[in-house]
Amino acid sequence: MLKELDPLLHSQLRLAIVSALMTAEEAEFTWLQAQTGATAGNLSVQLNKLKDAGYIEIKKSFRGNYPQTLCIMTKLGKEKFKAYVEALKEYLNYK
Amino acid sequence: MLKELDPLLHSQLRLAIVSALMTAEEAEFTWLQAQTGATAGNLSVQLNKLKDAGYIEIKKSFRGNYPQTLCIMTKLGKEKFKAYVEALKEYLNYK
DNA sequence: TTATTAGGTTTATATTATAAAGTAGTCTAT
DNA sequence: ATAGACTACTTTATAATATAAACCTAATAA
Repeated sequence: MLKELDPLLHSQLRLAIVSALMTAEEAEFTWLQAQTGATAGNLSVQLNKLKDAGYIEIKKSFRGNYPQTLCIMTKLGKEKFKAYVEALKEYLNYK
Repeated sequence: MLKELDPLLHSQLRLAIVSALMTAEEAEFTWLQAQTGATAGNLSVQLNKLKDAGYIEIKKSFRGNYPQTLCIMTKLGKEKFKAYVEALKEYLNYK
């Protein structure tokens, strides 16, 4: 039987977020929005889901006068992503 | 920006179905159920979605006295699966 | 002959994703 | 100094999707 695909990561937007964070290490809300093409609302919701699960950390501060939301992968998040990729390979006929 | 992930294929169960059919060429309902671990109801629904989209063909007949549902990938389905795999790779940090 | 099993489908419910609307504050031009 | 537009989000409502429960029809077993 095939491995389960972590439902938290098996979502186009959350996968795009995590994918971006895996290479960028750290990213702002607005940058993530531009990268993914998501609406702010959708992005906000999905970031919070990832945060609640402990996959990312969210740091809120100010850049100048404006609020700034920084997102960073946690150790757990990185592990989960790697496990997800491994599980996924089983589905893609990688011999 | 990342490619879109075909929502019809980006579902654990439908992906498992299509993945199995890509190698098996042809498979029975009951075999797919055993392979995927899905309930019959869920499998029935997802197979019909794939059929409605033209990704698979469903042939109904009888084996002995019992009904038999055979599933086969269509040309379109195979193409869509390959495109999905290509799109997905962008998300998985494959350099 | 009733009751259990095979092989499904249909319908209802729970979950998830997405969009619309709202919040709080800032900048800009008049 | 203030109306209007903009930044950077969050919350809430709605649409889409997945899953489970219930149902169906016929076959076989006790």
